[in-house]
Amino acid sequence: MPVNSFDQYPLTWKPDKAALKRPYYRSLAADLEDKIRRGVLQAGTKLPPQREIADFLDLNYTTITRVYEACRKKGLIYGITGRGTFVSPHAEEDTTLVSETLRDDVIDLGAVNGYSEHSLLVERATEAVVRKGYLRHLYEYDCPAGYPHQLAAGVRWLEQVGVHTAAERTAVFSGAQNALTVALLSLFDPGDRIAVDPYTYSNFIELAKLMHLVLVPVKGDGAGMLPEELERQCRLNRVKGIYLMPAFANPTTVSIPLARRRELAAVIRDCGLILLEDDIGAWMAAAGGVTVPSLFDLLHGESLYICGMTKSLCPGLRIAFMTYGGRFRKQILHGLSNINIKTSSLDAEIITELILNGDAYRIAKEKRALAEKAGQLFAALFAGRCPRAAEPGYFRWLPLGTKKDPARVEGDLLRRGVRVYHSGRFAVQAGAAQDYLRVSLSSAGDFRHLQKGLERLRDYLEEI
Amino acid sequence: MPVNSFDQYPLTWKPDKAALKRPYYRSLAADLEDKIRRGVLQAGTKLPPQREIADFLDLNYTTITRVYEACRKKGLIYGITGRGTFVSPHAEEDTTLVSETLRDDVIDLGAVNGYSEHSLLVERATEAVVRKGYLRHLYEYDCPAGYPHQLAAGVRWLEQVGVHTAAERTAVFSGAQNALTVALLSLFDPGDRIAVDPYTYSNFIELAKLMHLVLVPVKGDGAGMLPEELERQCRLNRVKGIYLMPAFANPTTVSIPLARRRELAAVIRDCGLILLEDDIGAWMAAAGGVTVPSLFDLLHGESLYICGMTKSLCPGLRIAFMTYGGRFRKQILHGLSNINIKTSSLDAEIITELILNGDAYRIAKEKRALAEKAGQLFAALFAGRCPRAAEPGYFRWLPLGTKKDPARVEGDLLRRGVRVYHSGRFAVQAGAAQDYLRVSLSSAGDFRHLQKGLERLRDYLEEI
DNA sequence: CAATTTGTATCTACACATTTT
DNA sequence: GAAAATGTGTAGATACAAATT
Repeated sequence: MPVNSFDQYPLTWKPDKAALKRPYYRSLAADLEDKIRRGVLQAGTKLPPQREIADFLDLNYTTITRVYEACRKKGLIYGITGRGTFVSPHAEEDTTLVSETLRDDVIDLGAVNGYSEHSLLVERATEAVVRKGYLRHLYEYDCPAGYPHQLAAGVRWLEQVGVHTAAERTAVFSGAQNALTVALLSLFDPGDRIAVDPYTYSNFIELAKLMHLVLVPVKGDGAGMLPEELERQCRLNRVKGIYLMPAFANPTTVSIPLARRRELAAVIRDCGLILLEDDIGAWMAAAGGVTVPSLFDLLHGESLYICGMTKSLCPGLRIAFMTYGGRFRKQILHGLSNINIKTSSLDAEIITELILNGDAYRIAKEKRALAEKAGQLFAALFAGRCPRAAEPGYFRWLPLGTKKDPARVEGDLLRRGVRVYHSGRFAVQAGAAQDYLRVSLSSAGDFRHLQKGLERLRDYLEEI
Repeated sequence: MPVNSFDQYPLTWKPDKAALKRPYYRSLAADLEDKIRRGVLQAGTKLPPQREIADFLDLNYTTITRVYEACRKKGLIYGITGRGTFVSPHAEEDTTLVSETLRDDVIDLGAVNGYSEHSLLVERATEAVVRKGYLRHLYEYDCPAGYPHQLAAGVRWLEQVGVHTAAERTAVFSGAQNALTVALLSLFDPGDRIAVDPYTYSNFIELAKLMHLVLVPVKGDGAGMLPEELERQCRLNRVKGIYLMPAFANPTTVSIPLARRRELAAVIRDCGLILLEDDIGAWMAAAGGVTVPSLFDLLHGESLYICGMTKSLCPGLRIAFMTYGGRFRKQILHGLSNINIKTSSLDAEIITELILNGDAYRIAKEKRALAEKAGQLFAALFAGRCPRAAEPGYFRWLPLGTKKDPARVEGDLLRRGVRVYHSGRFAVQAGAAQDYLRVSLSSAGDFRHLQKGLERLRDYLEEI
């Protein structure tokens, strides 16, 4: 029975008592979902405690638990014991970083596609593949995981980024995102928890949402995720996996040094976590002569390592290699052959050609040089604002020294002719102390445009 | 408290009372899963009623409900109210039809890959694409759903198979299976129910399992699924979607005539089902001059239609077009850009070239001619055994006139040098009255091998 | 066709852990 | 540092619907 008059304390979510239909929890969940999707309840809003809603509606409070549970499983809300339940970021709008066609005068510092300046060598490789005349073999249906010589090329490429593996534990996928899809579907069940950085790759967030996986943000510092925090979350939460970008993480640009990698590897081993290691920066470090041992190696190959070739070689050829521990082999191959059937042999063959003739290394070096040049440009313009003297990379992570709504900032900038993405798009939970902008250095088209775009951005930040 | 001595009635699943650990339902589910995966409990086995297990273990019986529920969600078992709970087919072994490498002397009547005899025209198209010299555009990162001219080609191809749509509601995928993956992930949640034929495409069964979707088999006759049965299941079961292969369904070879299509369309509309229409045979019918209106057209475009190009053109180029109703557009594009990022432009461009220069139609006609020839061969050898005078297609569905365990039959035949797949691999539920073999006519290599393989099969069937 | 068997959906009860005050 | 607030996990009770007998 209601004890209080709830007219006085306004509940952020106040379901209509009269509209209650008999499967209570279902009708309540529908109402809550509707209000979130329509934007009546904004991201980050604290919902009333379960017991209050229950009191208000005169229901048992675990019935409200079911309501929150249903919405939590859909990724609409998340709860923190002792603190409350909150509306998820990304619940209403679609935060996917799809490249909607931009106005011609807008300079794109949003997308991180990688420089496409070097397609000449790729074109040549394509012609070489066609000339070789064994297309007819490639056009048959065979070897779902990739042809042996392609896998051998992949293994060779992996070696120079700090991963030692074998062709039998490696497969070809249609890009890193596809490899992630297969790994997540094959190894995880809905409701499983995966540890991630508090800011992480937005496509991974969306993918997890599509599969109803729960992301558990784990605090970190300038050297990446904190091992003790990870261990704590595992103890509390029955975490099953972890997603990491150990080199030049997207969007924070953090790279994990060897010492921290060892500590993290120890926790991952002890807690029995399935590690998805997304190599997005290792190739660029390698192109600069630096190879840090991968977590995959530190775990003696008992994890999954994804090596996308789109960023380092060519955005249009969708190829990634994934290598995995023996205990995952059966499930990954099963998933691969049911989700992809197989990957395009033609694309894989071109990438193979590039690795074998050495052009892949050349392209990577040139892309690194471009990134270095862009990084210097950025450093010159944002010396005071961006503390981290980051390595060369395709983007930067710029602290916003204002409390202005970051979504507004994004809109303002778009009107001024620059597209950037604000940190909310990458946040796993709402309510960060500090906002950021991710500034891409790789999609402006050329350096003149990049400079112009960065200047527009700087001018705007001076003003606010 | 236990009322009976259960030592007398042996329970098919008798969990060890002593081994019970505190989250009861969890330890019980683990035990049940283990016994199923190890094969202690075979597919089709009837499990004890929930109340009996509860009685035996002295637990509340809804706790056993939780145990069964957990295993049901994993696809290990299924329950039918009033009848009981049964171990799913496919629960233990991996039924995926992966082409494990066969012994050299084994003739493959298992895989349905499509003839790869016509790669010459495909090779030419590849060269044409390379020569045209706009590879550099294709190698950029752009248009996740496919380039406009590629989509236009897709729309044109779709027209001649009985689908009228527009480029704005069409996208390119890395093969039909990839399109299905995107559609299922984007539009369905774990636990959702999808109506299917009692025998259906085994990769779809596996995909549904990976995503924890529940397949509801709906009875059919020689003209496909029965509308009244579909309607009945929808009334009972809160079915959300339906998967159909209206022309030359895999594996049953059934094609749905127009009248039945109309009836099914009406039920689909009335029940608000999401239709996934997998065009696996329409192109071959079209190549023979027959075009039946698609369910997509009968539903005025408010469904999803998947048109794979691998079987009709080239197994190695992984391209499919999917067209969809406007109300699915946002979710499909969201899914597409998070699951695939984008599809390989190169493969799509080659397919586009083949459609535009007309070679695609030529290839389709030639593949049909091969299928007709193979069909005659089959008809001559199995006149008495295979009643259905099926249309030309890549496979046949052969009733097994024996009660011999079909898995044994498969093994026997493999030893005699023929690979075929038995109906259990395609069954959604266990316990069919009649067993079948799916006999592929398209992967033997050439007609000499095909004939030899079919003769081996016939000889074996004469003997048993 | 009524009674019984059997699975499913929903709501309730309670113990527990963490965070905040 | 104890008490209160708060979400989560597990088990139980009840109503109901379908299939079988």
